[in-house]
Amino acid sequence: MKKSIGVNKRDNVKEFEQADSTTVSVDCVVFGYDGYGLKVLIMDCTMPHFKGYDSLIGELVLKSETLDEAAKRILQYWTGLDNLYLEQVKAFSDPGRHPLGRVISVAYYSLVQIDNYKIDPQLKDRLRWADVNELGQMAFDHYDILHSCLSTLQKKIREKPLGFSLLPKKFTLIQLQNLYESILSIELDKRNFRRKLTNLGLLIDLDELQQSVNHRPAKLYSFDFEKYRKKKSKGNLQFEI
Amino acid sequence: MKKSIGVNKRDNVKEFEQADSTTVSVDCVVFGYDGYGLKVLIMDCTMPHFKGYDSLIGELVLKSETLDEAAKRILQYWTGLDNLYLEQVKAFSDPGRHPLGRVISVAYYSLVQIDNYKIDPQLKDRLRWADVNELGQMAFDHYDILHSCLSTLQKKIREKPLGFSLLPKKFTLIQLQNLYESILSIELDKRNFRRKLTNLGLLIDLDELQQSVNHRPAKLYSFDFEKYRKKKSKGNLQFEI
DNA sequence: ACAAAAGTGTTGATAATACACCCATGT
DNA sequence: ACATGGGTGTATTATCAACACTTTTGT
Repeated sequence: MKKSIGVNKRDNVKEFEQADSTTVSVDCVVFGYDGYGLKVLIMDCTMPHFKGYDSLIGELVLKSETLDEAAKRILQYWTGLDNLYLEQVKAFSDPGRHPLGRVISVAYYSLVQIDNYKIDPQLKDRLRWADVNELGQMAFDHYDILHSCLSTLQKKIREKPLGFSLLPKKFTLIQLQNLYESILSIELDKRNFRRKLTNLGLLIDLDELQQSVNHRPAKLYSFDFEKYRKKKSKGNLQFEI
Repeated sequence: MKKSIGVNKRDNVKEFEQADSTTVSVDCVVFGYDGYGLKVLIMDCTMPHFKGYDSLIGELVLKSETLDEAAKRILQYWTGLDNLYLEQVKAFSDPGRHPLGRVISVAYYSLVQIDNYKIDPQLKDRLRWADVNELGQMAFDHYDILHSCLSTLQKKIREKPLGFSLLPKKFTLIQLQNLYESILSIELDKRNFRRKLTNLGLLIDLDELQQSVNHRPAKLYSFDFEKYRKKKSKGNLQFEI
């Protein structure tokens, strides 16, 4: 049913004063990579309608903050982490998506170096890393949100050096290749992959080797974010995997 | 200053009941192409704070509709058109972006065949096609929204056959090339462009010629959207310009 | 010495680029 | 016949894809 007030009145002031108001939330898909597969930070939903369901981390947005600020606050609160890679994906707005009323949710995804982070012990009965593929039904429309963010990640990781935000600062080329293979669900040729990456000129050879592996240790590299920014701003760069 | 209610309470129900509420709007960047340059449908802002400024077309979102539905309603209302290409881009949420209070706006862009459409005479003192590059200061943060949508269009038009939604159903290859050149602000090689497009196998040669031009008439083509959908769903397609 | 994973070059196919002249129509 | 923009092919270069063996370490 349509309301007569606030709809296409062609007069912003009256429209505003009589407007429907809405609750807005941010939901964050926190991705991590543990060397075997892509993981998502999942919490146990406590809301009666979805008790026990898996949900994303999310909160309502304050009037005084931007959506980006809300996402940062939420991430900081639940993970204790700051300065994470963070990207807005899409707003989800089905009127029936939230059982308590109209809530529009803006989805973000974020990338965490999983090995550098321990879940707050106080939260460890509510938070866990779940494999992306293991998740089925979730609270609200969080399954859709998750998969929408996953598609965006799969697309963006080929155009921007996002993979390095999922790996430790020092990584091997094989770890990097495994990461791309598992996120993109494809197989890559080892030699071609290494050639492409080294030709970018953005990897720093640390002249260090992996420790305590029971096979030939691999060389460690790090990614030169500074050089990447410079090249990008000069425009002579197309990162593409 | 932070509120103590509704912030990271780890209890969704209480949080919801006491939540800040917000007004949500949709702003649409309606793109058109007139054979010379990329145009945007602009209206004269009537709100006192921005009287006379250029603004995008936008309205508040109803509680009973999705954002996509709101965008469709707004487009239908202001242009009379239906079934336009429509894509959500980003939510804009600076707390100070709207002078009357907190309004989060979700930006969409939309593509119109400009020659097939006449502005409603009743609205023609408020609506006009403006060249993208001619627009400077605009109402609200509409300049940012416009340029954000423009960047998205520039990116997406290389990956998806969006150009055909901006041209008449029957078009010449030169019109198509001009469109790409003016949207992307680059020059393309005529022969290479034509080869790439014809090799896609998605153009229908109509065996018709342009009428009443005072030079050699060009052949007319149309785009085979049906075949595109089929190829895409089978996965054997990469549209790339 | 054996297991396990790291590392390394070449070749052929495909796609991208650069480039200049003739053609059809209206005036 | 001339002005205007439409239409066409080839040669070169760069990029991508396929492929198998040797090396280093721990046990």
